[in-house]
Amino acid sequence: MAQAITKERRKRDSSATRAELIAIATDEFAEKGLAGARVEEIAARTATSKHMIYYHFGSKDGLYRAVLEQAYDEFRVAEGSFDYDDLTALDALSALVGATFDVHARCPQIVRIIMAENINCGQQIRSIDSFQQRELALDTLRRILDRGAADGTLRSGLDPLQIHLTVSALCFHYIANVHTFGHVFEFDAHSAEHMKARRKEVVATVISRCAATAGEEKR
Amino acid sequence: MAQAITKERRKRDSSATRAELIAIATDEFAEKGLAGARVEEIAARTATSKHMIYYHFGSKDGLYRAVLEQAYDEFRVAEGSFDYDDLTALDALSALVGATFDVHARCPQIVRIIMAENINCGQQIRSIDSFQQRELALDTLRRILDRGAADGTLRSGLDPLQIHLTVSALCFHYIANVHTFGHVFEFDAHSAEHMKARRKEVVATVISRCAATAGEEKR
DNA sequence: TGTTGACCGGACAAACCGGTACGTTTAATG
DNA sequence: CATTAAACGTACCGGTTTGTCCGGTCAACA
Repeated sequence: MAQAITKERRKRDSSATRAELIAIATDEFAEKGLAGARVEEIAARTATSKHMIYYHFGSKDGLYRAVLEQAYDEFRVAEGSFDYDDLTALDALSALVGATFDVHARCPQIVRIIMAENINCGQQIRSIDSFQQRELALDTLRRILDRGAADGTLRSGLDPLQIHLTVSALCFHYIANVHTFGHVFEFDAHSAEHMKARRKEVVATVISRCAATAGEEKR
Repeated sequence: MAQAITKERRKRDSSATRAELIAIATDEFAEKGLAGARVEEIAARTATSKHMIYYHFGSKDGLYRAVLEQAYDEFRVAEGSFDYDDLTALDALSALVGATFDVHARCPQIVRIIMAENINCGQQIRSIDSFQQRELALDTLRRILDRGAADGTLRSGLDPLQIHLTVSALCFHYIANVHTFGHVFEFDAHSAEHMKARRKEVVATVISRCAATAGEEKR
């Protein structure tokens, strides 16, 4: 009965242990993928032991799922915390795209983990159903596009899903592929100036696609 | 002196064996990543044995590097085999973007392998220096942009690198992330119709970004 | 046709790694 | 303080996986 309190007040804190494990594991999985990461290595980098991974998460896959879940949560809160209704459709769209870019830039490990998931054909993600936030993001975008189409500032007939894919692609790709790009073109894609330039370009690209043209055609 | 001929004419053909090994390994690495793929599994799927992997490539990493190298080569020939100088800048740009999309769509394993490389921070790619083709692709793009800027059909002041990144992002992302997207939005991203729709959208996006705005357009 | 050397395959070895058994510590509670 | 259950650590097991060994085969060429 005092159970709940008991659990909460522990000094020997399970949730702290879990959090540390997840944090380190996020790094490790992002760097090496699910198969490449080593349970022992993850444990060694924490203050606790390998056994705790099995105690708290049951298996390597369990830990990975926990990492995935938290990663998506972080994305969600970062993406969803903005009110676009106060702005004009054009400004809202710019803000949305910029914010999306920033989220990706801020959480490169998450981007990496999503990559890892795709290499593994999204096996693990199927057992998690906590990402209605994507649909939510799509709704946000749809509202902006509708608003812009109505007042003539944005092109009409745009497919929200396509635009979402475009935004996602532009933001994701730069963060995801810094290494190969950096090597091929020999520039430091991480640097603040390149980051800023890329962000600007991404926003400009989406705006170009969505903004109404002078001689707007209607079918 | 008859050495070259000898090597060529073998029935017991080493290059055929190598090719088969690389082909299967490409699949396997693309599906599971470097760490996730199993040497034994690769060997089992070929007509030859595991020993040949070590005979021809020295190690698992050696095989992976060979796969990477050939993957980039395939991209290069597929990308470079077109003459854009006969077309107007606008048409050339559309063709270039479309062709880039098609290359990615046709070789999803290569896309996957580049993903895998980025997860592993491009460790292996550093030991390969055979991709000036990217710079070549950049030159092709630069020429088109310059031409378009000169005759007023394309915006002036565009950065070829940024546009290249954009094209790459749009083409790469759709192919790379079919699994997570497919799951989140519940549609079959592989299907011909979705593929076609996406291709059209990608071309339209790049054109929107690069085309001269209504005021300056001629045609 | 016999020799040579590149090519091949299956069995084997050693390391590696996920997972577990079992014992210990900590903190809340009576 | 004794009890209890959660939290934790250590040592180890057993399957898996990379890489090797050794004997055999086939094609080219003299």
